Amino acid sequence: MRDFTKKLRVLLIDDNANHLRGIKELISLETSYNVVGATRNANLGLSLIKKYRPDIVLMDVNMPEKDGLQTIQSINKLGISTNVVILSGYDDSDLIYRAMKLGARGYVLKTMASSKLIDAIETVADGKIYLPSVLTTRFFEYFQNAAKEESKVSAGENLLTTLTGRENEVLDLLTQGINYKSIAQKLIISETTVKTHVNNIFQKLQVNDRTNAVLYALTHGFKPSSTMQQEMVAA
Amino acid sequence: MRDFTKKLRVLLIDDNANHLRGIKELISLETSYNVVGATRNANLGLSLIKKYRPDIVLMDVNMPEKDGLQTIQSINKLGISTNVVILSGYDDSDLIYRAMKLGARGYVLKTMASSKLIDAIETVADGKIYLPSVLTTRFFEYFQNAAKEESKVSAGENLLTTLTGRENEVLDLLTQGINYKSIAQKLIISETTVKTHVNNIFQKLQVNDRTNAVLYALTHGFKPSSTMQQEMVAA
DNA sequence: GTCATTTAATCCATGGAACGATTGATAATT
DNA sequence: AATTATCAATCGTTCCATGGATTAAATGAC
Repeated sequence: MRDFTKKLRVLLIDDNANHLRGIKELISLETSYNVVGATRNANLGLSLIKKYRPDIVLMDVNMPEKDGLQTIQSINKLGISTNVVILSGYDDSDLIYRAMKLGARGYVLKTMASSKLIDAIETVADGKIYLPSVLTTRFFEYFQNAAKEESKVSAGENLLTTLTGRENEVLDLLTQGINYKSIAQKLIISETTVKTHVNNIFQKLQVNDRTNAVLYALTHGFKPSSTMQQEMVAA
Repeated sequence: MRDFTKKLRVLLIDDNANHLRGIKELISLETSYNVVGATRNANLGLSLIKKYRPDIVLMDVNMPEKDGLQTIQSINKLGISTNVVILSGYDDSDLIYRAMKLGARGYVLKTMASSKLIDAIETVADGKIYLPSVLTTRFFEYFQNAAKEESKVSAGENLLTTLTGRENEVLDLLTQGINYKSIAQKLIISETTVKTHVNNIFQKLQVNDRTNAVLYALTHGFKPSSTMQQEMVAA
């Protein structure tokens, strides 16, 4: 939970000087915030973050040299608990998706009322995600579409369903990059038997070598048929 | 955009009889809605959906025989434009994530004020996503965590970066399940050269066969180095 | 009686290791 | 400017292990 006895340390990054000044003034009006830095340069912003460890970073995504998404990644690598809130001019679904995937905690459009920005800071400081309804919708446009594409591949005419239990076990080991001999040992059967199974797998998956069998399995949502337990790997 | 001259056709699925009745009464109060069906059985609900093509389906996730998530999948397979709004007793991040991934358009907790349910229906009918702030946060708990795990694998000590340009091209073809001879033809070099490259790739990725090289590539975010163009496959 | 599972034996193709060696581009040194 | 060193990319040959195709057959479960 947020500590209300301390001021929230906020840092601003926006390559547009006017915008930067505007936000700074807006936030300075709030007595509970403390703007620890404001810069037009992403790389400089990064060093400031390293130095001041702000609670919140308000950042434009659309910047020349270093782009906002890359900057989020760089911040992540610092391994500190700074929360990033993205400022953007556009409600582009792809951009929102990528920013959130990289760990942004909030997303605000520049066209929104300035009170929204305060809302965002409050919400994020409270450990929650701030994503206005419109942007949530945009996000899911992308997200659900990507998921649909994914399931298309693993659905339609899935040859994996034709495999027998044993063949599934063998395929599972194949997808771990194990050779005939070792598979035979693991399953405690002869190598020839393994070859027979593998050949049958090839037939059913309509491929003619192990690499393509593995590729087929991976791109069609192959899941080792539950009955098998993983064993620990000695380090 | 929603057509306000027509009543919204709503269908309810909830295995709890009391709850089902409650929701039905609540929604019947709204003059702009028309409850075309209400059932305690998911499979029956599915046939009703097929029959009546409702605009909105309000569905409990937590049901005995057929679980809510499976039901969403079944609805998707029907290929109709029905929007699913999930009703759930718990704000479990994993559950929210999976439901939304499967294409749910809204998610409401049973503990929420009943007005929220109306909000949800209105929002979803308007083509938007309805996900209350708390649930959005829960969703992203899961989503961002999964993304972080993903990037951990493709980040840390990535041996793929040590590959030369040519080796990248060869690896790209390897991950397509192509054999030495064909790779040689595609790159217009001799088969021995391909073998040399592949051997070097093995060395660098610390594996000793093609399957493991491919597996390494796929699990470490290998991307064919841009300079290569895909060619069409004849059908 | 069909189907999954198992084994065997044979045979050939492919994959992969282990040498060595040439060319050309680039960077570093003299 | 001439030199050396380095490295990517290329090709060749030999050799053996592994992979994979084919055919045939036995067992047990359902």
